[in-house]
Amino acid sequence: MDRAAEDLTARARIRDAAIKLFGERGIEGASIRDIAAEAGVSSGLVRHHFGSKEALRDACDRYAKERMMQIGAELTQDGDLTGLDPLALHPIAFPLQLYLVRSMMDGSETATALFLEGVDAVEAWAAGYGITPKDPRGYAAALAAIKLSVLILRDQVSKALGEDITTPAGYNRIGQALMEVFTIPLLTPEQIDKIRKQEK
Amino acid sequence: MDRAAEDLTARARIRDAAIKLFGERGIEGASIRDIAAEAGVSSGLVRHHFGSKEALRDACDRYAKERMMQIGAELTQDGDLTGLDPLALHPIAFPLQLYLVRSMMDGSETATALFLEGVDAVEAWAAGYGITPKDPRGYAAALAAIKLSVLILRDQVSKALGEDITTPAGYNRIGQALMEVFTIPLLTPEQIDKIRKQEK
DNA sequence: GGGTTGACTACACGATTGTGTAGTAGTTTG
DNA sequence: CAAACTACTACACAATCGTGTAGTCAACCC
Repeated sequence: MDRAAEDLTARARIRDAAIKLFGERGIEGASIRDIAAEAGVSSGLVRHHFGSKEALRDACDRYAKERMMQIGAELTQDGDLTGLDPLALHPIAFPLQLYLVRSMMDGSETATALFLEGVDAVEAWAAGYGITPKDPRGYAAALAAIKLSVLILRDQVSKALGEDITTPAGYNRIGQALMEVFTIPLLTPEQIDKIRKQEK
Repeated sequence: MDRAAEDLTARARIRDAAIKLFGERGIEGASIRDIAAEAGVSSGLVRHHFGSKEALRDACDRYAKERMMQIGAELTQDGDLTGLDPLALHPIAFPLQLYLVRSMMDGSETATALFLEGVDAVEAWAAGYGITPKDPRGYAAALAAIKLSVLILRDQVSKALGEDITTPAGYNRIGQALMEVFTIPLLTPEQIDKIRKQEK
């Protein structure tokens, strides 16, 4: 996003800068002037192209969602992943994910809709794979939230690991740790029933 | 926190109001004037008692951390949980958790330290229970982050479930769904190895 | 070639923010 | 009883915010 930035139109540079700063600092935490400075333009131009901060955010929401779905489609469509190096993908996809999660937390309808679609997908996937939790919807929602948790708490997780998980290597590490969570059963179904009764 | 609020000192009311609003809207999202209004005092009194917004936040951090550790100690100490009704505990503990997670995300050292202590505890617990992930530290960090994920994404999870998870009933539901995630193995160790090799 | 359009900047506005100051009422202390 | 202190409010200040306005410059159209 650095060398190629000079080739982009000012509008695209503003949008990319907004996605970066909104994702890092939150919507309220990044001002129009900050974004303009990051994109190397005047603050007036942001308004000229997008109208208002809320409209800029909407544009970022739609762009990030579309881009992520596009990347997801390319990843699942080709089974062999030809030409799609996960390592090369990271610098593009990671800021988009960061932005979407943050925008979601700050009340974005578009990003929240993406989350709900994710829950639907997880629920359908689990049912297709013969996974039968007692609360399929709750199970799917929990899984979807988990997928985003390390993204949200990236600073804390990085500190705990002594390794920056925003780098491809660190992200890979925590991703594999997450998979181990899904592999090692911590509780037996009997233990769950016991707790369930306790709380009732 | 409603009827008893009148009996509290103004200082305590301010602190409780700050924990509530900071937790709901984030640190930047809640102004001194908002907090003062919530506590029913003038904005000047907030400054009088706490000095600055940052100092107020520090006081909230320390109070919330101490209070949560106190509750945790009471819960684990007495095996029979005498006198500690989980349902009665929820209105007290939930806002504290919400605040701590939010403060953590907004860069609080105290809250982050609490997270790291949690990771340590999870790691020690896993080792004691004979759970041997390939990356014990990463595993523990992932588990700790997961525990907080549904708290952070409470609006989205609530929407997915059609049920407010900030209520005791809703919180109980998503808590049990989370436990099911830890119960049902989604991947076999062989599948993990396969993915691990693919990504290298 | 004059006129319109779009990209872009500079500057000013009202609102809100955290913070600072001055002052009042009530209690405590010597 | 006077002095000092504490809890508390009212008001002002500078900075920052999103937004609005005016204007420059180049490309394009008739």
